[in-house]
Amino acid sequence: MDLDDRKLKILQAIIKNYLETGEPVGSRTISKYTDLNLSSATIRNEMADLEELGYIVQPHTSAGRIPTDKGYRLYVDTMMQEKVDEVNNMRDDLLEKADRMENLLQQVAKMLAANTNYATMVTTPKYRSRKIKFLQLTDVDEYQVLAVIVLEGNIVKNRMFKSDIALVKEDVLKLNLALNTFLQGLDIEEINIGLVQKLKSQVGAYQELVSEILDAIATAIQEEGDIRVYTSGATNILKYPELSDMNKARDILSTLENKEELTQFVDNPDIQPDEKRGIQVYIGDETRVDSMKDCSVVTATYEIEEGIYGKVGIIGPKRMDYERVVGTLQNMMGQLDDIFKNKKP
Amino acid sequence: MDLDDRKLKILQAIIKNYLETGEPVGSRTISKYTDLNLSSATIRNEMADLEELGYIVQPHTSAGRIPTDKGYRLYVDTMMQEKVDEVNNMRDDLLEKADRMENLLQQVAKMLAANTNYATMVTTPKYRSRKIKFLQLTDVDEYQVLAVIVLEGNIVKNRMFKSDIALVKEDVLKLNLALNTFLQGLDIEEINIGLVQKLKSQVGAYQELVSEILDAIATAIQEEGDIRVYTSGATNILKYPELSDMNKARDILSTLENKEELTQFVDNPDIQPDEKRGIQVYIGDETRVDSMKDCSVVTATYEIEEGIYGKVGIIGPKRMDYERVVGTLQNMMGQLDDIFKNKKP
DNA sequence: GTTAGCACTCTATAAAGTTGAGTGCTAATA
DNA sequence: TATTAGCACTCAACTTTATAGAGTGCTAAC
Repeated sequence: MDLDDRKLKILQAIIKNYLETGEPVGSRTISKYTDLNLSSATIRNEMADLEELGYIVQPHTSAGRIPTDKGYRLYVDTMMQEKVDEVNNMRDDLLEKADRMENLLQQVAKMLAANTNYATMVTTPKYRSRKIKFLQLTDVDEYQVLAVIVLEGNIVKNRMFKSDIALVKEDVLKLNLALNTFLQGLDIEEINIGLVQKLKSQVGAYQELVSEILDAIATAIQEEGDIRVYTSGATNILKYPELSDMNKARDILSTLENKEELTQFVDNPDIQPDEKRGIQVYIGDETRVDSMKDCSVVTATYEIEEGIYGKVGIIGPKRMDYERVVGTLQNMMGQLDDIFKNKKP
Repeated sequence: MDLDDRKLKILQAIIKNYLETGEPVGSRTISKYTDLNLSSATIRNEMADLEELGYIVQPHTSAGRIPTDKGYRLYVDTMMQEKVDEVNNMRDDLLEKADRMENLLQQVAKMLAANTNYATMVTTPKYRSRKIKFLQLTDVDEYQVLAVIVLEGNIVKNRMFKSDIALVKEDVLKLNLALNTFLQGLDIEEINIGLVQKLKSQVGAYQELVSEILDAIATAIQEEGDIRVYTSGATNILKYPELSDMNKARDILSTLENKEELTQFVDNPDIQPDEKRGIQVYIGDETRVDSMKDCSVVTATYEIEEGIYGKVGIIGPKRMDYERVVGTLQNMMGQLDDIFKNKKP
């Protein structure tokens, strides 16, 4: 027995209906509300087949059918057509409100959550290089100095340091020069003890300060390597009865709050970016996150430049409206592309 | 009829018990588990009095009593003794993990949530002055320039700008000088159109760039004026059955996620900082936040320097363990004080 | 191959009954 | 006069039983 066209249509109808209602779908519903013109009895026969094939199950003997993960998967893979979202004003809103990367990403998460009624996540881009471009010391007052650290890719970090001894303007300049000569172009691994000793020997009384600065640089680079995750609309989860069970809800919301597990979706080894703007759908256990076994996650990839990319994800119930979600994500990715190309975030 | 010592003791026992169990407290429980040596009948009589006085109510005729807001208030005001928290290793953890203000505050929220099992919030400090201390332009490459803006109070902001015309090193230096001469010490309100025109007339071909920079400064200052709020442990709310009702929970969690309403607690006009390190307790409607009418919020004030302060808050059910919460907060405020005094965040 | 029809299953809901914690009141006691 | 034992009463929470209805699988007829 295989999946002929009629079976496919019936399966589609079942899933569509289930997505809308969240209730198991019975044969009579399908018979009545599709243009197949088949009686409920025929549908029942087909449904029995579909169940045998593993696309749908009954939660209990006298209930309608609900899709299995396999069923959802088929739906996502074969039936979902691109749906060009109504050209909404997302982009204008984005540009207006967001003025920097972090801000922008948070805004993206928020907007998607508001638009889809699901929970959303956005990860910061993942940089590969961790080289120091240059750094700049400025004396702020007699005992304080500001260090601005610029990394490859124009990532800027700043730290304030306190010196135990009064700072002389010329010394700060010298220090600045020395640090730059030593550190420019270096990767974090290249800053070894020998180098540090050599550098310290040149800075006279400021050894303490230099130590601190080097530490700060190390942590700054480290920090930048870490992927941060922004989430929004977590409470949307509670809108779906099948996820609002107190324990499930707590688990899902904790996962969203703690964020660590979400980085999971950034580098999924099973998957290589495909033609669909790198859109991926994880259903149930495919998420590999235990608390999300009753959820689906749709992720898309944005790229700010060659090789530097992050993920945007939508988290909802398995019966999420995949078509709309994918459409919205594709649209959003387009907007982000435009923004990053013009480089005026 | 007034509140004699015995009534007070009984009330205290009722509230204590209710805090632990979350269940209405009956006369027999009090009779048995206190050292008052009174029969349940006597307790019943006293309870009737306490109810008449408005300190406790029955959720229904044949149930035990639970404290009213008035009851909680009395408890908080009169019975709560300072409880020195066991000297835990909070501080060490804090210093180890946090290296900057934002980070530190987030860490504080997280730690408190983990320690108390309630939801927590921390607001960024509220600065009054918005003066420009200095700014510094650096050319990053031929078409990009980095502006570091330092505000009074050593708040540092940085922005990257793209110029349409190739940048000449000396021009950047001149621009830097010009901008500083014009802007140093100015408040945001003082940057008016006349000034901007005058400045532009001096910068030759870079008018476009200067416009952008001025805009960025304005938004940077603006942004710094905004209070941000970090929350943690929101899902702890779901641990308390009386708050886990789907609708209540959704409302509370949304409030915690959206954060706007939480700034409410920063400047409460009804209250002036008192001797208890500015610790305030809001019970039920006192929070002035609709979704929190079944919660209590305990806030404490931290001060990084004269007049610059923010709030730390614990959000839990009305039956929260006030003693412990206040103890923990006082401890945490002490740690923060130490950190800010040594100024090594 | 499709369909009408029927017996069967099982959840969800309602109705009725039971339990037990807790109260208020009264009369006895110290 | 303050305290207490005791008893009748109340009511939420739980258990049991009954009922309705949505949906199925199977069979025989079209």
